[in-house]
Amino acid sequence: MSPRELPAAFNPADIEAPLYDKWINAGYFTPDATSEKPPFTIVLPPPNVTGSLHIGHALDHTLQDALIRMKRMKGFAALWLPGMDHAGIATQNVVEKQLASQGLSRHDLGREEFVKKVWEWKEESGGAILGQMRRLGESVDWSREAFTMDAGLSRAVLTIFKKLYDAELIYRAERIINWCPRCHTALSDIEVEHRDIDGEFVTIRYGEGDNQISIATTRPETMLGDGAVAVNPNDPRYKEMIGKEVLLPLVNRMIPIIADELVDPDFGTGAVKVTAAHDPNDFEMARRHNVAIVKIMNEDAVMDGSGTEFDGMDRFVARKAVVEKLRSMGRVVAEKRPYSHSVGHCSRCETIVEPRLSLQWFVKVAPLAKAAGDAVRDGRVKIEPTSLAPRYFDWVDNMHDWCISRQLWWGHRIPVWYGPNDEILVLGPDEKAPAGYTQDPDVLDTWFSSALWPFSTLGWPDKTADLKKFYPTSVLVTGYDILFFWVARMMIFGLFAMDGIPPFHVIALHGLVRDKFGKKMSKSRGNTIDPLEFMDKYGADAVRFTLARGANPGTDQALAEEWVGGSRNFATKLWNATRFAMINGATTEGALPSFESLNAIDRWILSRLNETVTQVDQLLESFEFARASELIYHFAWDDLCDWYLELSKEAFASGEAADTKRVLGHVLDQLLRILHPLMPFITEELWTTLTGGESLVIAQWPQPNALHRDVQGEKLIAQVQEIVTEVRRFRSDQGIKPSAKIPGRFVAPKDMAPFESAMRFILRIETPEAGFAPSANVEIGSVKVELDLSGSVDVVAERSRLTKDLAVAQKDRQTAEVKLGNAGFMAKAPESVVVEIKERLAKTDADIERISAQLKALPSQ
RNA sequence: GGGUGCUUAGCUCAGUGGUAGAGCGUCUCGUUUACACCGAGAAUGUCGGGGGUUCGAAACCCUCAGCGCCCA
Repeated sequence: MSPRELPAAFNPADIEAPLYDKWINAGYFTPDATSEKPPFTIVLPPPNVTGSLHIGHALDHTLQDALIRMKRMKGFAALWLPGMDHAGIATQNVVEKQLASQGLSRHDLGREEFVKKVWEWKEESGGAILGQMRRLGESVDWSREAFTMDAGLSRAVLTIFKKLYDAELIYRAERIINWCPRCHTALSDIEVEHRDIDGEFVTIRYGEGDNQISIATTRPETMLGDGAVAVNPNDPRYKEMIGKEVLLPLVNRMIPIIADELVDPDFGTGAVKVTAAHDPNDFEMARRHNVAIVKIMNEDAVMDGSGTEFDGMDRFVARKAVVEKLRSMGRVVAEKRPYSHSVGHCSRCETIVEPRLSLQWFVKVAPLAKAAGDAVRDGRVKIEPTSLAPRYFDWVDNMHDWCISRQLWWGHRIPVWYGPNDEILVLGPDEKAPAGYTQDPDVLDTWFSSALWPFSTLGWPDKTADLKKFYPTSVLVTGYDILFFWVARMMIFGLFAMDGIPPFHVIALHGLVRDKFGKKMSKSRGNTIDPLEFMDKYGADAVRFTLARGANPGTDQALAEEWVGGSRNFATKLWNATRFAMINGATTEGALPSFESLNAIDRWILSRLNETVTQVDQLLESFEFARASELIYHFAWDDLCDWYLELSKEAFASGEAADTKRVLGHVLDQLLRILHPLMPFITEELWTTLTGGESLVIAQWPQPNALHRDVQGEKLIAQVQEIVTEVRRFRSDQGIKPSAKIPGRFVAPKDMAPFESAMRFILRIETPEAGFAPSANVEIGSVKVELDLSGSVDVVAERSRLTKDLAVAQKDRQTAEVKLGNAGFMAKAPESVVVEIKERLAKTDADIERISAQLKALPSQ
C-alpha cells in the first residue's frame, strides 16, 4: 500500500466513526480463549442500564482502554469485557414514572406484566451509554457483552445464593434497615448518603412531679414510639433514677429508665429516648434491656399505630405537630433551630431514609470480609496507590451485615420458597419447588449480582474456556469513591465462589473529576461537564488525553474546557508535524541506518525517543497515566517539533537527508505507537498513512533500544539549544523581527561546526560577505556569534540584558562558594555533589568574567 | 467525635534530601515555505505560619492555622 496524503486540516469527526467501525469489523477487540498468548483481562465495572456516559466514566474508561490497548500491542490475549447492571431501583423508577404519566401504577399491571414492560424499556431505551462508549473509542469486546439479568448471569446468582445459604452465610432476620418511603424498599448501607441538613434539636421533659427527666432529640415525632429513656450508668445526675419509670407524654404510657454505656453523658441532657423500631442504636439498646419495640409508622413514613391524634400525619408534619402540642403542655424545655446534623438520604431519589424494623434477608459478611481483607494484607491483591489501602481495610474490617432483599419487582427474585408449614427451601438453578410452596416476593440487591461480575461474565458456574483463560482478571480500574461498592463486594464473592482465588491481581484507583476550580461537580451547582459535548467540540482523543493527563493515581483532578482545547491543539500539532514530515519524505521503509553512522541530531532524537519509550512503558505499567502523558506530550512537542524538525529543516532544504528521512519516519512511527493507547483515533490515522500498515491496534509495542544512547551527543545538542535560545533572546531584545535575515559569523570550537548550517537556518543568519563588520556579539560559553545589525545596536537593551545575566551569575557563584566554604558540606556531602558544585563555580566564574568584559566594551550612552 | 488527606506561580496541579517545574492564563514581538488550534521572547513563587533534624529541607519530624474527604 502506498502512503496516502494527509488533508491539510485535521477534523476528528471525519475519522473517528469510520476508524471505530474498521476496528470492530476486523475483530481486533475479541481475544481467543484458546490462544497461546498470555491473558490480560479487565472487566468494565458495569455501568447502570439507565445511565449515560458522564465525565467520571470517561476518565475510568479512558484509563482502562489505555491499559488494554497497550497490553494488546504487547502481544497479550487482551480482554476488556463490557456490560451493564440492571440497576433495580433506578430502572424500576424509570418505568414506573412512564406508567404514572398514563395514570397507572405497577400494581395495575401486575408483577409479570410489569417486568415485561421493564424488559421492553431496556431493549428500546436502556444502555445509551454503550453507544457513547463507542464514541470514546473503547476497545471492549462487544461479542462478550454481558448484562446482570442475562440467563447465564442469573444462573450464577442462584448458584451463589444457595452456596452461601448452605454455608450459613445468608440468613433471614428482623432488623432495623434503611427504608426508603418513596421507593418502598430496603436499602443497603452504601445506598444511603449522609448529608448535613438544618434540622432541629428539641429538649422534652418526660415524667411528672418528682419523677422527671429531660431528653433531647432531633426527631421529636418518634417519641410516640419510645419504649424507654436511657442514661449512662456512670452519670451521677441520673444515678438515682435508673430503674424507675417515667410518664411518656402524649401517649400517657409509663416507660423505664435504663442505663447503657452507649449513652454519651455530654450529648444533650445526657438522657436519650429509646425508640427501638426506628433507630439502629436504640434497637440494640432495646434488645439488651428488653425494652418494648413499638412501630409507629407505615411504609410511607406516615404515622400509624401510635394510638394518638398524630396517626395519619406524614412524619414531618407530625414532627411539627408533636412539638407544638408538647410546647402547649409546657414540656418543651429547649429548642435549637436550625440544628445542623447528618441525615441519611436515599441515593436514588434523595428522600430522607427512615430506619425501620423489618424482616429481611442478610449476608453474614464477617468471615467473607475477613478473607477479602486478608487477600490484600498478604499481598495477593495489590491496591494502587498503596496509600488508599487503609481506606479499604477500614471498610472491610468494619462491614455490617448486608441487607440483600429489596421490595422491588425488577431484579433477581430471591430463590427462597416457603412451605405450608413455614418450611424454608432455597433452590439452585434448575430446581423446582414442591406444590404448595410460594416464592419470596422480594428481589436481590443489584449489587448481589454485580459482585459476581468478574466471573459470572466469563461463564461461571460453568467451567468455560473463558473462565479458565481470563480469570482471575488482571486489574480492576475504578474511582476510590466506589471502592466499597465494587471492590469489597467483588472480592468477597470472588474469593468465596472461586475457591479463594481473588477476582483481580491489582486494584488501580483513580480520583474524581472536578470542575476547573477543584469543586465537586453536581447538578445543583450547575458545574457538571458533559464529555459528549466536549467530544463533539474537540474530538474524543482530546477528551481522553486531557483526562489521562490529569490522572495522578488516587487523586482528584480538575477539568476545564480550555484544557481540552489544549489537548485538541496537541492533536493538531501532531497532525501537522506528521504532514510536514511526510511532505519532506519521512519514511518507515528500509532498515534504520546504524546508530553510529548517523549525524548528531539524528542520534540525539533517537536517544530521546529511547528514553521516552522506556519511561512511558514503566509509567503506564504502574498506572502513572498523568506522568506518561506529560512525557509523550513534551517529547512530541518540544523535542520532536520544536528542536528536531527545526534543526533538520536545513538538511531537508539542502536535499542531503536520506538518513534523516528514515530516522524521522522511525521516530514518528514509534511515537504514534506509544501514544496510541491514549489517543487511538488520530494516531491510527497518522500511522496508517505514514507507514501503510494495517492498524496500530495490532501493531507491536515499541521496545526500548539501549544502544540508542549518545551522552556526548546530547551534551552537544544541549549546547546548540543554548546558543539558539541566546541568539533568539538577543534578537528579541534588539527588536529584530524573526523573519529578518542578518549577516553573522560563528566563532566556535570545532565540535559545533557540524551544527552551524542548521543553526544559521533556524536563526536566519546569513553567511557574511567580504568586509563583514560585526556590530554586536552574542557569547555563550566558548561560543561567540558575531552579528552585523547594519545599524545602531540598542545599547540600553543590551546593557540591561547583560546586567541581568551578570546578577544571575553572581548569585549562582555566591551560592556555590558558600557551599564549598562550608566545612560540613565538604566533609559530608557525596563526592559527586561536591564535584558538581565545583563545576558550577568554575562556570559562573567564566560567565562573570565574560559578561563583565562585554559590559565594559559597550559604548557609553 | 474518629480517621485521613491537602496547603508550591493568577488558576489547576507535578515535584520524597543537592541552583523551584508543567499546562492554562498574562505581557511583548511575529502571517519565516508543517502548524496563529502557531512560532519566538518575557514576567511571576521568603514552596500556609512557627520550631526541629541535617553540611544541605518544598521534600523528613513536631506544632499551629486553614481547607477537603471518608466513617460515625
